[in-house]
Amino acid sequence: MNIDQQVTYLSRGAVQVVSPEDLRKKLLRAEETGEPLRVKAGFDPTAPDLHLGHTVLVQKMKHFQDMGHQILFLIGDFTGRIGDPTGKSETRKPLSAEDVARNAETYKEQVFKILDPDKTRVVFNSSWLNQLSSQDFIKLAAQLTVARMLEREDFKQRFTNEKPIGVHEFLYPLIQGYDSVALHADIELGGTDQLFNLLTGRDLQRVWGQEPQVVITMPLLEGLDGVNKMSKSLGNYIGICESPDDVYGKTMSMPDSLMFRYYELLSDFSPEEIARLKAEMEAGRAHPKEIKQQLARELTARFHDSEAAQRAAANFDKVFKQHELPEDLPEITLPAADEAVWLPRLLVQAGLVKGTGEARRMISQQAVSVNGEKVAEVEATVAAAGEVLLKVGKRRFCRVRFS
RNA sequence: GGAGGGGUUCCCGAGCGGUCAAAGGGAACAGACUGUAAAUCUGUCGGCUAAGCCUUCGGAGGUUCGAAUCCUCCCCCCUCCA
Repeated sequence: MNIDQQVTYLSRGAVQVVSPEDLRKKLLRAEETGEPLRVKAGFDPTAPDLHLGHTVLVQKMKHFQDMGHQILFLIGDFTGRIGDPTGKSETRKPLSAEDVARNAETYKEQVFKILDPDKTRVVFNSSWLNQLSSQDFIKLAAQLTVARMLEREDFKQRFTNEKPIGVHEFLYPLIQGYDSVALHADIELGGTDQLFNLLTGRDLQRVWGQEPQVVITMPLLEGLDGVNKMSKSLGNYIGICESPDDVYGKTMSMPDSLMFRYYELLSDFSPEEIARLKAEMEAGRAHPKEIKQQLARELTARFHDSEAAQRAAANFDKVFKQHELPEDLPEITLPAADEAVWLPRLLVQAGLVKGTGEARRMISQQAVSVNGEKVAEVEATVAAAGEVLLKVGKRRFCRVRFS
């Protein structure tokens, strides 16, 4: 690839590149000197479960890696203990040192599903931040004014909404910026919500007499609700470690309006191919469901394999199209008894509902079936012997064995 | 340090002595319709074998036959002044 192609390739999908000229210059220099660029991306060790939202960024890291550059996978173990306000309307709880260590391990495991472990350097920011003295911190804090801090969208919003902002949270962008100084980063990648922090890195690098890093922001992936960004706490995510059935099923449950977004940000389809799919659908030549199935298969195959994706697809059709039972439905064993069990109690024991109150509700809403028979009576009981197949709603199943 | 505003069930937000398990909206869940989509309509949405009982309205006490609502102290958030 020539330089222009490289710039295009590496900027593809990005929201902002600050600045393309700098990127070009750096790439040129790397080529001339044979010295790979140092590409930094930071991760909070708070959420050890990576989801599709994270993979948008990780894929971009992979692009750089494939071009021979040095990936610095930074785990913010120091900052994780401060609590990162980014994208949150509330202050996060700080983590203990043990939490951080454990989460970091899980992180590595997952991210290496995509990145090449041999070409990735994992760094912890505590290793240099713990060396700083209080004076160093004050010097750091002196580099930015409060007015500038409040330019950050998240802070501004909380400020206007009378939500708390801890003074320590102001340190976060500074620290993240300082990480870039410590690592001599050439490039830093992050989500669009990170823009402020990433730019702070440029400012600080200048202060420390370094060439400012190029900042590349990637779009935030919307969660399955299509409204909020994908996040574990909102429950609108697809985790990369989830079972094939879940990845497939969750993908199928997203609104149609969202699927092309996922195609753009996650699939290997080229922009032209995606445009073609979209046109086909709008012209009525392709059924939206098929297009979504294709996406679901691709995503499932990415984190498992194509065989698993095939199975998940078959299973999905079986359960939701033919209304049959899934292949691997959960089972529990309970002690047999002479007396029949009150159905709501049994549903609770099977873990299908939270309490007998919910069970009653489900029954009166015609949502419960026992061995395929709808139950209408809240007082219903089930003989505590043999096997019983319970179903609540469309997708909650359990086989209960009494012994 | 001074003055003021505020903390309500998952979230937002009404309530301001009994009729409050607490309006309304959102989220969620179930049913109908479907493509497990969206939209729409209906219902549910603290716990409990329930026409009843129990536990909730920042925390602890108090007034009252009766408190989310009144009083006292405490904790937390925000604004303005210093």
